[in-house]
Amino acid sequence: MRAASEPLKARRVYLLLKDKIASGELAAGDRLPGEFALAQAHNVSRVTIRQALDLLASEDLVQKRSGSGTYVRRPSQKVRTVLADVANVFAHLIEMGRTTDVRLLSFDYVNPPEQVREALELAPDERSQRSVRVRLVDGVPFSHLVAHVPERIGRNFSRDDLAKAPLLELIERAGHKGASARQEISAVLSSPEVAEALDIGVGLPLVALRRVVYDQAGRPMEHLQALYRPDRYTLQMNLARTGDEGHRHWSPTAEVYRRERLRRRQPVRKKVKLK
Amino acid sequence: MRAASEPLKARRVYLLLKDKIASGELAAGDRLPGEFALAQAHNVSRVTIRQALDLLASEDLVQKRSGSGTYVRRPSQKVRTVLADVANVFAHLIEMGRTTDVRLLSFDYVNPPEQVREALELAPDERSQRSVRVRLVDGVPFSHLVAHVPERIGRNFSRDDLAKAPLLELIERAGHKGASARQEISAVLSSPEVAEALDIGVGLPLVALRRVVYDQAGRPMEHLQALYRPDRYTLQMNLARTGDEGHRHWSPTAEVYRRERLRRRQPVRKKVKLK
DNA sequence: CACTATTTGTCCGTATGTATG
DNA sequence: TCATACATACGGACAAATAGT
Repeated sequence: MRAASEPLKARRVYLLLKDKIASGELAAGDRLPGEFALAQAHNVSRVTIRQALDLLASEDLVQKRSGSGTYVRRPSQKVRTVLADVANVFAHLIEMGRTTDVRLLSFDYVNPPEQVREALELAPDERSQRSVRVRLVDGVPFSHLVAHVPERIGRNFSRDDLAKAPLLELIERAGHKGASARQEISAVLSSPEVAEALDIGVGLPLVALRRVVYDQAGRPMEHLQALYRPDRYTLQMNLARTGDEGHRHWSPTAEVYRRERLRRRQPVRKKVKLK
Repeated sequence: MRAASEPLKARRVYLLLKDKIASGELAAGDRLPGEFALAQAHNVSRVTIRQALDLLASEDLVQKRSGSGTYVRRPSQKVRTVLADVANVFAHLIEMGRTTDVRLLSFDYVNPPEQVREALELAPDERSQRSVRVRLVDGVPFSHLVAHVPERIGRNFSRDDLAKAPLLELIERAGHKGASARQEISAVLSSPEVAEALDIGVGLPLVALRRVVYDQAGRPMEHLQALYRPDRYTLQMNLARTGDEGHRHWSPTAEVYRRERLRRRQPVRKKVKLK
């Protein structure tokens, strides 16, 4: 059996520091604040700080030099994250050469929770088809999807269909064409269930995306609650100003992000033609 | 001085359950799983579950009936969150009748972290103007903003200017017109510093938005790292399918979200004209 | 009206993480 | 780094309340 409780505070400090390193806020070679300073900042004791630093050191993320301080070793983890355009309802992945897979965790018809029922404009007794899926890249899970579809629509495809084709595609095949969608983005902590499904710890931050897709008549077809691992998946979007003089007119462009721009660091040519 | 450490596991369970109630997954009147079942699901002891439930009960979110179970009291907290369109670079708030305020936490010129330096395409020795701001609605903080502007641009306005006008506006006044922008959305845990600035606990989930704004020549003007409280702020966006038959063509629409659609729950009229 | 199963309420001792010096 | 004191978490046991048979 599990012995007892893990060092939670130390772990939290460890995660926060690790994040600062990964995000580049603490670059390679930088010296961390002293243990005492860290202890004060995080409102914990020095012992806890030491444990966190030892954890980092054991992963070779920092180097402890006695009498001097603790220094950052690697600039960032370079854990290549998957980029996806938030403007794309199919949430297609932009990075190439990656194999994405789907694992169907559950599939049944249920009385949806109030929030879903309202979003799908279902009658109080109407049921919905609930499917829980996990998406994987290179065999590693990065998103947890809970989808609700009105029963009258979900009837048209089976459990096996869902394990293969994207849900929206199945819905379209059933004769319901998506015309518009609404998305809300938030953040949540990983619950034990999704933590296991996504192969992460409990209490880690996840990007939460709630989406409702409507057909041409404006009737809701699908409700999706997606959770993404931020270390493996990044939602991104590009904006372009449309109205020349108007201040507040920025339109999202669905165009694919060109990674070279940031990578090559070549001086930008003046007088670039924007189209 | 502070006595000791807070119950972390209990608190986490408390937060997760609270979220399930707020999200409507657990509706009013619903009976929670038994304490033993919860203990198993969350992989903690029953005592810890009891602490979490007691916390919820103390807030009157649940009602404990001995011998029977624990029941949800309120349907959801109805803590009205601020809606903002993610497509809007100015991050204008959509909810009306709300007063938003800005508090300037710090303002100085620094050697930017590597990640920022790269994004702003600065030379290794070039400095940037770093400003940390907190945005408030009705006096309550909801976002934490760390902005970097190349020194040559930032020179044109002062600390006082920043406390009053939006940063992008100041940049434009300085003669630099924004033309495009790139945003990435992620999720992080609240660090002690931002936790205090946002008046929340440490280790809570936050929406993280990283944005780089470019001028007409494609040169970066501003780097922003924004953190949002998900309970007070919701990023949203609307999408519309553009290409008639093409599957993968959904364009984000910058139009303001019409709240009535979800609120009134009126049956959708057939043959609605979409424009 | 039992009888029983389940669930909350309360207590214990123990192990371990954490704060403090 | 070590030692002490305390808070948290664990696992178990048992009583009391509830609901169904």
